[in-house]
Amino acid sequence: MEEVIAIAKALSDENRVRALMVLGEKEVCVCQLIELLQLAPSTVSKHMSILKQAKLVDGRKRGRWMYYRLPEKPVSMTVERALAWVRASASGNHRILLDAEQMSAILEMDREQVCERQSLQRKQIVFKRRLPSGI
Amino acid sequence: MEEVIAIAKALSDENRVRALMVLGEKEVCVCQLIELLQLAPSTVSKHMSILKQAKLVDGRKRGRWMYYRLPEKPVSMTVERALAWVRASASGNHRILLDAEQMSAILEMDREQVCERQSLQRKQIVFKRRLPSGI
DNA sequence: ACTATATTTCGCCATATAACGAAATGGAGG
DNA sequence: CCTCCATTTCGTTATATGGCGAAATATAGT
Repeated sequence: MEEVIAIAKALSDENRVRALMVLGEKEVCVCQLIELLQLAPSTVSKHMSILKQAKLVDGRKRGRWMYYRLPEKPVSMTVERALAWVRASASGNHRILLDAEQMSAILEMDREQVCERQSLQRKQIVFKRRLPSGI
Repeated sequence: MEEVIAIAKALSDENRVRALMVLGEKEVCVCQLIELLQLAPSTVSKHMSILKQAKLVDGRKRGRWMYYRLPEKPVSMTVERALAWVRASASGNHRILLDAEQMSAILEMDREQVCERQSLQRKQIVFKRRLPSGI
């Protein structure tokens, strides 16, 4: 039953459901999810950690990049059925459809571009942050 | 997607999953759930309200007693699949098996007995509460 | 070793949630 | 109407959770 609760909790957040749905048949890295969900890196990292803990996703590290995908082999029937439930129940949702398009576009971008944009955004934030006190 | 989130949240609490599982093919009233879960009436009431909001249970009032059961007609495929998921995933759990036995015993008891026991427990609490200040 | 970069961990904050007791509400019976 | 009883609502408290920024960690390149 702990498994049921853990999975249910993992699925109780919209951003996590969005992340899960966008994985579909793809392998996506954290920076791409950050781009899509428009959340802080730390937040996306934590969300994915929760999904991974619940065995709803697999993660693997390649160099600096962390990739997540749906599990290849079903860890358990509970997980398998939960994934089937989410997919069947959320797939027609407008937000999810939009996400799929956006993720396709993000995946078309060069990896370095995505990371560069995020890096620039961080620098802008730092810059904005220092501007008021600088003037 | 709001439906998915609401259902997932409803299923994120062990007591609510236990309540759901114990309904099975039965109709159970709040006082019997109170007996089983050993929670305050207000807490059980709120839990069942959450399950009802998520369309996972139906409620009907008979006199003073409030009964809950699983929905007869599936409200939606999402609900139906979620219920199937929980049932399939939690049915072998030790706690759930124990609950089933206990609920059978509770259902064997006369309705008045259950309510009376709970009434006595409340009075004992009140009595204990006044004792220290009375002495 | 140093620098740069992606990600994770940690700490903080605001909000949500489970539990309880008390009060309010609804229903039954006299 | 009144009394009794089951349940719900409300307010409080302790804990959990989502979001963020900063610091720490892991990886790559020079």
